[in-house]
Amino acid sequence: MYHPPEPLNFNKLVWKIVQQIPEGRVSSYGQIASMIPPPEGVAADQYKRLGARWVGSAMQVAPSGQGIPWQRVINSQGKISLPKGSAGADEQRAILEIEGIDFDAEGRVNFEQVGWEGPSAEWLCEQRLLPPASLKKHTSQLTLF
DNA sequence: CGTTTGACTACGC
DNA sequence: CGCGTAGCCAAAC
Repeated sequence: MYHPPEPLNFNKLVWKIVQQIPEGRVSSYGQIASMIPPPEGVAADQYKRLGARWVGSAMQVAPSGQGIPWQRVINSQGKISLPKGSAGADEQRAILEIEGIDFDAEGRVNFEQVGWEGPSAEWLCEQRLLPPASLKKHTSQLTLF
């Protein structure tokens, strides 16, 4: 029941959250950042913009072969953030299309259609990102931090 | 070790 | 709709 006080740095938490994104759905850097408490000393309004960049850094160094669906994280504009024309960008789009994600003529996805709603309250509670009491109030569509 | 850079984003023009 | 800017974590120099 009690998790060891394992040092949970920003990157590891990002990877854990990304692992929760189901196939056929995508999330954005900023959205993922909003699921993580701002580091102490970082103002909330600043974190909203800074966090997204940190999530991007986390994805860049994400370990491969551990089931982290890195391809399901795109930017807030609904577009792939890897350099256009790069091998990585082409690969990301190809994988997403195989997973059933559609891109429009401008290379954007429809968040309202394939956007991930976020992790379940139960999962957040297990990760100690949400007090157990919150489970009684909410069942989905949580507003975090 | 300091410095720089970045898979970002909201905001003001 | 496009462009410039600030932000202060992590990794790479």
